[in-house]
Amino acid sequence: MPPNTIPRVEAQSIGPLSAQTGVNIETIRYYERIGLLPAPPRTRGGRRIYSAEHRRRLVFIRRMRELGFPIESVRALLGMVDGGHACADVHALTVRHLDDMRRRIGDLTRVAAILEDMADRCATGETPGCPIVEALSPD
Amino acid sequence: MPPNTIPRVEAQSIGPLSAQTGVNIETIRYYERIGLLPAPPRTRGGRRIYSAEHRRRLVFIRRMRELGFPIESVRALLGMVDGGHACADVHALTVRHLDDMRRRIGDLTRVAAILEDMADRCATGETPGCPIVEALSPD
DNA sequence: CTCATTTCTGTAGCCACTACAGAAGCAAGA
DNA sequence: TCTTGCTTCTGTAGTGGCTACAGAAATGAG
Repeated sequence: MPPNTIPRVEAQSIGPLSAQTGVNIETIRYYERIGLLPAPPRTRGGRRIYSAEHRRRLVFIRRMRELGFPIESVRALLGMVDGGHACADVHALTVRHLDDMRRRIGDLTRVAAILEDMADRCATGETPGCPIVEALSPD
Repeated sequence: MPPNTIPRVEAQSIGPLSAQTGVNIETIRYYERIGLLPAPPRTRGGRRIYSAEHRRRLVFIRRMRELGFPIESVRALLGMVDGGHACADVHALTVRHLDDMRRRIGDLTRVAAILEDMADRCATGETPGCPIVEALSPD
């Protein structure tokens, strides 16, 4: 066997994995604890050794979390992809999540408009007319 | 003293207060525990009796929470209003919070755009080309 | 071999509630 | 007066998604 046919194992411990993926060490262990990331093999001393497959999975988890999917949705997505028959279900979940995002954007936008109005009316620095202070005064 | 000059006490127990203000009973007690709502007097049996002033304060807290102010900001707002010299500080806090809301709206909007794109590209139902499934495949 | 760094487990804290359990108060009807 | 059923009480634990320790053990470079 020539040396260049030996496959590179690409194993790494949790620190470098954290640095490469941008996921906190504690968070990686947390994902393992809740069954999101498979438990990797260990050294004789008990330290975790991650493979490229683990790294891929972790990056996927991070991306989905950044996109706002809750943990349970990420778990479902992983199950779908692992199960093979993915895209239809994945699409449905994505659309549901997108609807949720849009609703939240709408909520926040309405709130922002009210805050803007409050700030404007408060900007004079006078207590009478300030909608916040007034809300607490006896009527 | 004619009967109509007697001020109405407007006292009520926690259940009606909850119903009137729309704040959960448990949440009302929680606000008391964390010092946001003053502890009201009690009956001999130990039940809380709320006055109109408590009710006003609670409605204020609810409104500020609905507008997304974190508890500590609500606490600060109450302190400002109680302290008298309110509006300038209130304005500053409001503007800070508004900035925060706008940042969050921006974040969510960016995320929604990405999700939309993902959903579109996933809509064909074919696994190749699906950006989610691809992210997990070995490269 | 020494020493600094990394990693380990387990637990507790964060925010803003929410959900109990089990006991006790209270009001209306018989 | 007594019962019945509703309300309220305290205290604790759970939620989501991490984050922050403490104290011990493993590891790798010099």
